[in-house]
Amino acid sequence: MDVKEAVEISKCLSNKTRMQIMEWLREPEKNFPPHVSIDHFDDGVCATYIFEKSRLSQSTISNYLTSMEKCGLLVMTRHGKWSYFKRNEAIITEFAKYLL
Amino acid sequence: MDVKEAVEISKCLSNKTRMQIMEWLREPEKNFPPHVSIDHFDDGVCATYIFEKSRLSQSTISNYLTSMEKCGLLVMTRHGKWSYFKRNEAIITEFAKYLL
DNA sequence: TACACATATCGATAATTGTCGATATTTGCA
DNA sequence: TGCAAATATCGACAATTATCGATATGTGTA
Repeated sequence: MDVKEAVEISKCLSNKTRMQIMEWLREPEKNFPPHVSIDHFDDGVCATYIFEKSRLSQSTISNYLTSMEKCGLLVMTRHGKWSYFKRNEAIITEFAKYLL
Repeated sequence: MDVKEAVEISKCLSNKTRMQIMEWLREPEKNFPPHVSIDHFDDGVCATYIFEKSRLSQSTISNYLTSMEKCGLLVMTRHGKWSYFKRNEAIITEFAKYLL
C-alpha cells in the first residue's frame, strides 16, 4: 500500500456515518434484518438497509458506498436489482499494517 | 476507542503530508538530520525539521502538528525553544485494532 | 534588557467535502 | 411492454478544510 491509497482510505473513514458503516458491516446479522431475497450475509448487506439505518438521503449513501468501494474498503456484489456491500478485510488489514 | 476519536484520527490521516509525517517519524534517524541541541531521537523530531522537509509553510505545519497531537497521533515534548514530536504508538495500535 | 530564533495564532481566500432533491438508469415482474 | 423498486448520477449550495502571509508569543543568550 502506498501513501496515496492510504490517504484515500483515510478520507473515507474521516466521516462518522462512513466509519459506522464499517462497524455495522463487521457484524451484519446483529445490525441488519435478514434480506427478503437472500437468507445469508455472505455478500454483505443490501444498500437499502444501510441507507435506512443511516438516516441520511439515498443519494448520499449511494455516494458513500461508491466511494468506499472505489478506495477498496468495501466489496460490492449485485444480485438482481440489489447491491450488496461487505467489508474488504484484506485491505483493512493491509491499511492497519501500513500505519504501524 | 470510540467512533468520534477514530474519525478525528482519520481526518488527520486523510492528507498526504500528514500521512507522510507519520511515516517519517517511524524512522527519525533515516529521515532527519541529528538535531543541534539533542543527540538522540527519544522525543522525536524538532518541528523545524519537519517543516523544512514538508515544503509547506511554517504555519501550515504548525497547525498540522497541533491537530495531530490533539487527536493523539503524536506526542509533543518541549525542550527549551524547540518542540519535538514523536509517534504515539499506543494510539496507533489502538486505532488499527479498532478498524479490524 | 534586547535581540534572534522557534513556534503558535489570526484572518483571508481557494479548494474540497457534505448533503440534498430531482432525475436518470437498471432490473424484475405483472 | 410498462410499471415499480433499487440504485446511480447530476446540479446546487452550505460547511469544512487547506494553505498562506502576517503577526504574536515564548524562550535562550549576548
